[in-house]
Amino acid sequence: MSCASEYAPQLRSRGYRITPQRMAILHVLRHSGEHLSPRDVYQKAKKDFPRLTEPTVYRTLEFLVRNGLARPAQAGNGRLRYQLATGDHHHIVCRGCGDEIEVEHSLLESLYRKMESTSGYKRIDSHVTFFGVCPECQQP
Amino acid sequence: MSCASEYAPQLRSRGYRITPQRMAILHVLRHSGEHLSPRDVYQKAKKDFPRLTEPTVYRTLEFLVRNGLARPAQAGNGRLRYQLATGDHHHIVCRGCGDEIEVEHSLLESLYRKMESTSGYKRIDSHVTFFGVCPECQQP
DNA sequence: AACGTTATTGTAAAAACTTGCAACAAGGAA
DNA sequence: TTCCTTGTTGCAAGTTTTTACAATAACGTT
Ligand SMILES: [Mn+2]
Ligand SMILES: [Mn+2]
Ligand SMILES: [Zn+2]
Ligand SMILES: [Zn+2]
Repeated sequence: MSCASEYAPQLRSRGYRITPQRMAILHVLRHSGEHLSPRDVYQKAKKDFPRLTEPTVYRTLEFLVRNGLARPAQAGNGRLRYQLATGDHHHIVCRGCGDEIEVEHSLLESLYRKMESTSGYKRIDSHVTFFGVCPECQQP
Repeated sequence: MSCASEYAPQLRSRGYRITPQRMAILHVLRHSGEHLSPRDVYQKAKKDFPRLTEPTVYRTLEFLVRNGLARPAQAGNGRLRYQLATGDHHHIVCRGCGDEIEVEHSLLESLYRKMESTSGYKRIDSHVTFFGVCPECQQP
């Protein structure tokens, strides 16, 4: 299924417009692997749509996040990277070497429900980055 | 207890130097409330030590984090803010209005132990920001 | 197909953050 | 106190991210 046919209807039905910039960016997120920096997205999407500019990339990524199509993640250096919003999961980044692993969302499921009931906040669905020390960086 | 007498020995014993810049920044973190942006820290600490520069603030904040004296937190806008590393806790930020509440660390304690045993990573001690929708922003 | 509304984009400039490097100064040794 | 080593800083220039606003173009309507 193409990006356009999959994402266009849900955006249009909310009053948003389908632009080649948005389609190019969605296409990049869909066909590249994990977390991409805004700069990565810009450089890749520019190949499809050369007039694309960086402010549009930043705005579009935030737009996709607001609409549930993408998720931001904190990289080891504190900057944000983005990825399509499929399959809940989380990350642990090593404070020593920056190595990164995934954490199953099932491990956090009960925490989320507990936080929702104790805080009154709803729809907690973060894509969280934890920090720790990987096996290789642990001292003997 | 003053900032100097409390923090200086542990920094000096690791081979680091005590500078008026570092003391001014620690003093600001200690006597201001919650999360401060690098800019906030710069402006406040400058009053104590006018020759302070912004690169030094950024470098010092990261230095304090590396040495366990401060913690970074992701603000609602994706930027980092800093706070002294006392009392483990976490945050939930409202995606609607940006309102923010604290979460007791005890709610995450068992998750941390579970992540450490399943991943092999140790010393997971993040100061996490979750995102959700606060009671006021929930639609009827 | 032509029009009008208004969401979206590009441009230019600002603000936030990072980096390289020479000058400086903390603190141990003489 | 003076000297030396080297961790830290300021400076200047880069890179990344945000903002304001006028120009553009998506798309429903005629
Ligand atoms: Mn991820
Ligand atoms: Mn906090
Ligand atoms: Zn590691
Ligand atoms: Zn709210």
